[in-house]
Amino acid sequence: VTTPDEARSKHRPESVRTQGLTRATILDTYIGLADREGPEAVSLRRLGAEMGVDATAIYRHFRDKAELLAAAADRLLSRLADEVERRDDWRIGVTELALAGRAMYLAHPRLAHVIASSDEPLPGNSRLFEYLLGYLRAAGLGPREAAMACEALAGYIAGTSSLDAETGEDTNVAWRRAFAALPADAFPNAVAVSSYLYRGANDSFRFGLDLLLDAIALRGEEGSARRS
Amino acid sequence: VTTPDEARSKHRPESVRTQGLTRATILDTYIGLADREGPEAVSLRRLGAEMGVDATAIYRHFRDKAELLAAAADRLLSRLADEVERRDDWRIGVTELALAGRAMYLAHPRLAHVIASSDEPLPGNSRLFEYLLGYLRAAGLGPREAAMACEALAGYIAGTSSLDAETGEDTNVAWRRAFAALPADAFPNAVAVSSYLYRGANDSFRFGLDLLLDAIALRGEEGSARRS
DNA sequence: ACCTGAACACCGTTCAAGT
DNA sequence: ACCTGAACACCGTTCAAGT
Repeated sequence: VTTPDEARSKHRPESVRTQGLTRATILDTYIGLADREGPEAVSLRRLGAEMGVDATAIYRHFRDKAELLAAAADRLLSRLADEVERRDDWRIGVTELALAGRAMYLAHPRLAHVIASSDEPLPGNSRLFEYLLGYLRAAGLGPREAAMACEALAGYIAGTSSLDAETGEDTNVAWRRAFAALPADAFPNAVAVSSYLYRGANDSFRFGLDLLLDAIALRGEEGSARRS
Repeated sequence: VTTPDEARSKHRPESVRTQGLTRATILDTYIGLADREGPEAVSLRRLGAEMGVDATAIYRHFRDKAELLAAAADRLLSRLADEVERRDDWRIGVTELALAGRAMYLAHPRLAHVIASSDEPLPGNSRLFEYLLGYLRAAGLGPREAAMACEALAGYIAGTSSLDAETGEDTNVAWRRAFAALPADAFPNAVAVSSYLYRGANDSFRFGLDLLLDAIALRGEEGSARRS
């Protein structure tokens, strides 16, 4: 697969001399840096230094940092929409979409916040919603139910994964121990289940996802039965 | 119940003359300011000015800003745990907990992030988890299922509500219009359901919550039947 | 014992100046 | 047309100095 950037540089062999900044190189540098060192490490000064350019040069290509972040977010979403495979089984399709989305949010903890604060829906986001809505209709949901379930699923995936991204494995261990050490008279339930708490956020994410999909399957069957 | 702050001031009756800062007054000022102007508006300089004190005086009472934020988060969680009523019907109990939690996260968009990055579980958080786990056991879930469902529910509530907090009503309108204006050949599903999309985040939150509770009720019944 | 105030090392952003 | 660099108005935090 050839990315737009590669295609463009092939058409400008003299670009080695002129070099110059482009939106694409800025975004790639940003995503690379955010991948390696986390999003909070990326200041405009740092980003400029990474490209051998003054920080304020970025303002020639983006109105402000928020626009840069939105463009980077769309790049990630569009890449995901490109990679995702269409499935015949709606439940497999939604599950793959959810897990791929989760991986993206885990790698980019600020991403969901950027998407949510965008004035217009990002193009990549619309494409992913289209996939998801297709699966939900295939599950048998009516238009209103599909829209609500789509929002709820997107919120669950983005919300929980963004929060999970901030807690390391050692924190999970500490939380589980703290729950186990709670006084059993005041916290009977917490103590009773403490050995199952905070054993891998991926498992509890998957559990919640299956709950949502179970209920969606049920509503879809009911809706189909009512219509026939 | 006597808070640590109250206990400390009782042992120093001359504190009226000195006045002085206390952790409690700092936290109350912080929460008040965050309520009125949003959490991103509260810098330590601003917080100090609000109390007529130098910003760095706060460092006499909190190690750093993160500790202050964690303490403020615990104050909010504990207040919620105080207010919440115990219900006989597990489903009503979970729903009330979820809606009260959502209101808190909507009012404090950074709260979930602070809770998740805390090294130890905040006391108020443990109390709320105890309530939630009790309801899930009452629904018929086994210990492992209850623990997983508790994490998934907490993530759904905190995650989606924190994201919803960042999008105003006008943004919802803009997103719905944008989806309706998508080309129908490439986005048939998005266009078809667009009139139901982004009509109030509260409704889709409630929809997702009901999906989760439906599936939990089902698993609870299955588990109870298997055991009897 | 507690608070102040200068200082440090950062931010995002603007704008006149360079080429 | 595009980039630079000084400057502005902020941050959180440290530390010597005050009282």
